[in-house]
Amino acid sequence: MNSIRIRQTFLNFFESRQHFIDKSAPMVVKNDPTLMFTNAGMNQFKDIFLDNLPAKNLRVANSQKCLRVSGKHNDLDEVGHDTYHHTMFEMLGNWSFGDYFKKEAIQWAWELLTEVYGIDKESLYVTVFGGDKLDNLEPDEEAREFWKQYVPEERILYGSKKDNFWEMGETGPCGPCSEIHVDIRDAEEKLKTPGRDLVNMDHPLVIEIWNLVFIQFNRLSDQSLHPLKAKHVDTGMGFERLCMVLQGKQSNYDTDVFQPYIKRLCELTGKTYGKDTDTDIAMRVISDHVRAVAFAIADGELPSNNKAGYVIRRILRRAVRYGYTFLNFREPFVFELVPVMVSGMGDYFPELPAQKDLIMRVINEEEATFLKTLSTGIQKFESYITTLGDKKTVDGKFAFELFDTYGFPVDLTQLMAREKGKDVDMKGFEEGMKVQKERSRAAATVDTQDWIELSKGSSDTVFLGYETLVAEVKPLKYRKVTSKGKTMYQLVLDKTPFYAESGGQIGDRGILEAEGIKLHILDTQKENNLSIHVLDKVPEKWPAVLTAKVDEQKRRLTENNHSATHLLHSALRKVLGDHVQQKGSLVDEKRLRFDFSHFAKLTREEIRKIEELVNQRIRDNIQQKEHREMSMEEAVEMGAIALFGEKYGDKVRVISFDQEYSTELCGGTHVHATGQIGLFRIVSEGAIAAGIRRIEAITGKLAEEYINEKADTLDHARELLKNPKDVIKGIEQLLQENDKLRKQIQQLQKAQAGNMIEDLKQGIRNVNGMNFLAMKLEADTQTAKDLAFEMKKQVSDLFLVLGHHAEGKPGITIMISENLVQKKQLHAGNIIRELAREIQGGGGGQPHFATAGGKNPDGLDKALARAEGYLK
RNA sequence: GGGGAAUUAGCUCAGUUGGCUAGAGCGUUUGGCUGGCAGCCAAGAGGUCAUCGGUUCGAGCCCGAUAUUCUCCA
Repeated sequence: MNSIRIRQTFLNFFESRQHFIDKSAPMVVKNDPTLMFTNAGMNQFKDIFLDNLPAKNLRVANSQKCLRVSGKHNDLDEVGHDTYHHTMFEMLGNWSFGDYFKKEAIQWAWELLTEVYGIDKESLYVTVFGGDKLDNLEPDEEAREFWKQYVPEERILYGSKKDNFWEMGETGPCGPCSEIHVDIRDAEEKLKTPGRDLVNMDHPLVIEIWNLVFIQFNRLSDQSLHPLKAKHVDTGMGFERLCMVLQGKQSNYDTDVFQPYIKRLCELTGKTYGKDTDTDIAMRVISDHVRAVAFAIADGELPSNNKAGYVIRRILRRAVRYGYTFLNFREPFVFELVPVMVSGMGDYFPELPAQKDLIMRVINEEEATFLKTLSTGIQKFESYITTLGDKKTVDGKFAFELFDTYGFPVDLTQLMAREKGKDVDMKGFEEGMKVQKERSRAAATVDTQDWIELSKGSSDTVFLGYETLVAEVKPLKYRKVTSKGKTMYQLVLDKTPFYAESGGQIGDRGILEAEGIKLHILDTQKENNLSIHVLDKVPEKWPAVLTAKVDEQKRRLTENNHSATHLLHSALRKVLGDHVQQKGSLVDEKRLRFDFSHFAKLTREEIRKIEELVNQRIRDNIQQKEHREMSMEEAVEMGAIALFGEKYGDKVRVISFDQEYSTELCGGTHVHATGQIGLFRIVSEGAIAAGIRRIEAITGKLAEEYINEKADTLDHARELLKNPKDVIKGIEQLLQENDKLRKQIQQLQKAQAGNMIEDLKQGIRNVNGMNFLAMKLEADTQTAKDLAFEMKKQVSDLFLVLGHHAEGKPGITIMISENLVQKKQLHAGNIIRELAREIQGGGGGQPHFATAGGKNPDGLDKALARAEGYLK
């Protein structure tokens, strides 16, 4: 069975059991401070488990793209070395939200695996939770009883809390789980060691393929467990592993999911897979990593230097590094695997074919940058090695510096050191790493306390802010959050006029008022789907009802910019073409920022055209049309464009300004008619990554001020030039003239210096075979320097001491011909230190030339007189 | 969010305890030589040493702030 059919079979099976087949949520998570990437199929249903939102469907199944790069399940450093761990993988899952529970979950799992997929029953083992004293939990006999209907008892094992009690995080929903393991060793091996002894022992061929989680508790921050009202089922089956089992392979990488990448890599390198351990590992690493990186980019997460973008960068770099070291790649190559991926997964994940070019460009450029980083690192390393001499050990501190500052992987440092017959002090390296980690951790600790409930009600806060900015609201719950000594409070209301930051539009500010109480809302944010109002303090006693008032001015200015963003988006598509896709957006009261895919710098004409188009629409004063509860199908029919990497519900909101011109899916707030925006002006355009450009623009009064300022500058310039017809030409003439004059001055100065040189020459006396001159003149240091160098050219055996002063500041310059320096063991720097005392200053220089400055011009004569003393 | 670093000619980079008239290679312009392929020789142009402030007689170099970029950790 090929992988495409395996996936489809899973979905069909649950669809026929009344499950709603959901799409995969984006792999990159937004609006959740605890999570950067979807790391399990359940992530997108978190709010349902937390009871923040009601479930729309009680039964759901899907295949979810996931990314795991750290934590107990996975460590990036391990991927590729074994044959069954991945960064990016698909998780097949079925869910019950307060609907069916253990009985059906177990029955169906068994049925699907054995009857539909036809896995040999004899090779399956199941585990159930064996209880835990600390948490005062009994073994999960309930699950065991159900399993006994299908599986002989000797293949049902009790598991520890570590393996068989699932928790979402430090706090939150949790419960016992039941895993299905499969033993795919050959018959001979099975005879030698029974499979049951190898379950959960990290054996590569006795592996967990499906985890059925029975969520029935909520854990509070004091570690206590409380039963949930509604019990849920959450299951996850690793797609790649399932393919391995069904295709009779012993490595995930031997399935049709990964083989095409490996084949392509063999083509690119001329190497063969399966002959050399290092080559094999490298090929596995690269095949795995390209999938993670490509999906992230498709979801709009570009490689960058922090947060999620940094994780992506690291994954890609790891792939490049393995290719560099073990496959001898010196040019970008990972991007070449993207077409392989598109043809393998493009049908189920349409974001891949739609953005193939962009994904390839971004990866290619990122690879090129890293290869450059590697080459500067190698340079640093080489020059360090030459300072080592006979020492056998590369300093751990240096290895860490190379890694920390220049991004040079430490294992590469080790490799290169070995080639030079040296080793790396890894202890020192680890030490540096430890210090760095501790520092970061200390800076990032956040203490989040439990919610304190004020009154009952759904946390699915009703948003009133489309219609009103003032409302009577009920506080539902709040909690204290401390980070870096700063304490903030997060508050949830039953309904609110405050817009919570999302879709690029920043959160509202404002106040909450009641009898004798005035609270400042500093920001409004979204955590998953929860609207959180951020306060700096809370009252001792909460009133049942408060008046919420949004800061109107800030909101209106923000709306200007948000609506302008929509107009800009369509203008870009009109002027540049339909390949323009939104890749990011930020809207606040001051400006708007819009990132989009496009492959060339915008010309001045294009920018003007875009501005004109937007301003035209503003003058048309188009009424805003809002469709609040539209189905996705209707919205698409209207011409609305859905963004990749965004998660939409089944009902969407559509905002249009002239349906033909601008129609977008959007939850943000907007002007009623475009005329309100007043004026639109692009202030900057540039690249932020390969194939992605960023425009920043301003609107309304700020745009007006911006233009006025420019006009004023021009007027001013015009006035300064005495109002010429053509200002540019006037300036050009001025510059030309300036250039000409400067050259003339240079020539004059040269001539003058020539004269002065003649004068100076007149004063030369021959003392002890030296052409000695000590003279005072009115000149600055620079002129004196010039004279000194000129004299050196013209006069041999020179010993020149110039005392000079300009604007009250005295200085001394000494020039001695090289041959005198040699012959008489003179040192201008040392001499000048002595002489400078006379003018209350200091100085120094090389043996043949030195300068000094000072404070007392009256001392110059004395200094010059003393100079003669050095003529021995 | 917290550390480390970088910013010098169009490009890639040197620049040693503060004492340079700030250099190199590539590129570029001009001239000469040369039958070729990134040819050779010579001369020249090209710098606000990121920005602002400070220390100092003197700052590309030391200190502080800002900006941008790189990098590691979370």
